[in-house]
Amino acid sequence: MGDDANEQANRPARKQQKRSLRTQEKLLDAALLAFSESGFKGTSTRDIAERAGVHHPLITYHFRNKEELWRAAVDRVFRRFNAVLGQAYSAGENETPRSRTASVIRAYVRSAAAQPELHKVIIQESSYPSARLEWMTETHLKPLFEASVKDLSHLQQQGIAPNGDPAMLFNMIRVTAGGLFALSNEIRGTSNLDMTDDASIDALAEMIVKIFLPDNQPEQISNLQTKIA
Amino acid sequence: MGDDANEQANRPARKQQKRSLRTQEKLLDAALLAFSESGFKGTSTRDIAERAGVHHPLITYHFRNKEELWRAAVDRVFRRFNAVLGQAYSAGENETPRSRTASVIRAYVRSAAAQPELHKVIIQESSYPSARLEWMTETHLKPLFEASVKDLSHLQQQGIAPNGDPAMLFNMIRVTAGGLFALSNEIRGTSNLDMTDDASIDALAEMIVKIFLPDNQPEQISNLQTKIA
DNA sequence: GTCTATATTATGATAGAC
DNA sequence: GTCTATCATAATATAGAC
Repeated sequence: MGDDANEQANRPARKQQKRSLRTQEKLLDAALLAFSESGFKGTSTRDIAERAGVHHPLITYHFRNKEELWRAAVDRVFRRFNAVLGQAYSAGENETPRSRTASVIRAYVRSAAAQPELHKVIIQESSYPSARLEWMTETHLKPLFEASVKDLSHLQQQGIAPNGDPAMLFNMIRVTAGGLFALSNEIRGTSNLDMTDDASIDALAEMIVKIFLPDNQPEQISNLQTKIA
Repeated sequence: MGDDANEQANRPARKQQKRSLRTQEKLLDAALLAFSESGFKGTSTRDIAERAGVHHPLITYHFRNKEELWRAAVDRVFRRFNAVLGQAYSAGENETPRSRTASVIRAYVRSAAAQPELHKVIIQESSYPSARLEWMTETHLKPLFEASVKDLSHLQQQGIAPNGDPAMLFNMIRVTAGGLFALSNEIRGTSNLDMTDDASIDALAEMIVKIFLPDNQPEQISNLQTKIA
């Protein structure tokens, strides 16, 4: 019952575990890409396996079925995305509300650009009601939505964010910040904008900040006009 | 060779033509819905036929194959959408640039709300490169894009629209005006916003106008400040 | 943990009767 | 113009050898 015996017994097991984890990751990467491009119905497990360079029965082995693979892949992007966003959120604790929000928006845009698959999957699943959409909404979307709307309401009270239904405002900011990356293939075709380009990403972030957090809100204008009068 | 003989011969043919056109329309409606929900790959012709209440070999009969059916369905929504937009554009000829743009934005939002399938299809096809996307871009997207960007540039020069790359600005307005309807199933789940609701549609249109066409642009602020000094 | 082989169903498209 | 029957292929998933 010594540690040695345990070590010896575990060594090959660990090696197997490591290889298993590697194929799981390859499958998750391939699955996310495929699902984000063609949606759940439009993606075949064979295509995923091929992209991952793995034999297709391994999907059933590692993830039981297509649906579970989808869920695992979606979980993974959201965790990654939230990590980046949470970091920006914490880092801005000592900034003013406006500059903190600007920082979070910039982080959001950069993170959305780095993982366009996230927004593509959200759009894919939103295109018709399903159990998958309900799960994604409850597990991942609602928490972010509720926290953001609460913050936005405060910003509106302080005259930093434009007026109007905060839920609507959040969704407007959200689609400009994420939606353009989901449309990058189209945008490259109509304009000569390349949304995967760093310059475009930064330009978008700055425009969102300027337009959705103008430093000349009606309240301030009123003050100016009062001063004139 | 008299007209009478022709009339007699054509009467049953016309009746057939009418029935044929009716099934074609039913198929086009069903196809648009299905393609907008599940994308090209994710939609089966059998599903389309079932939704249309038509036997599936009729798709091949009327449209040759899945791709041609898709193309016909997409052509149809774009024509409808452009008709509404063009009307708003012409109707505002005598208004000021700002109020005319506001009218067009309102028409755009209302038309996007009435045909959420249009934006869903655009998103679906943009998710990965394809001949279909190229065709859609060249045939339908570019004309609207180029006209809009030209107008937006003028508005920017007049200080009516916010500064920044006009192509980027157009896409930002476009996704807020259209994207939220493509996400209506998700938005209903996170917030209590119903994007199919008339009140929500109007609220969105007004917020877009206020935020993207603020009547207190930097230029005007500068003028104000000059007056103060 | 990996592979081949296969059962079962769904799909796009066509042929040919009516 | 409409229908039934059918072909060839591709899909999800599983069984069982290694």
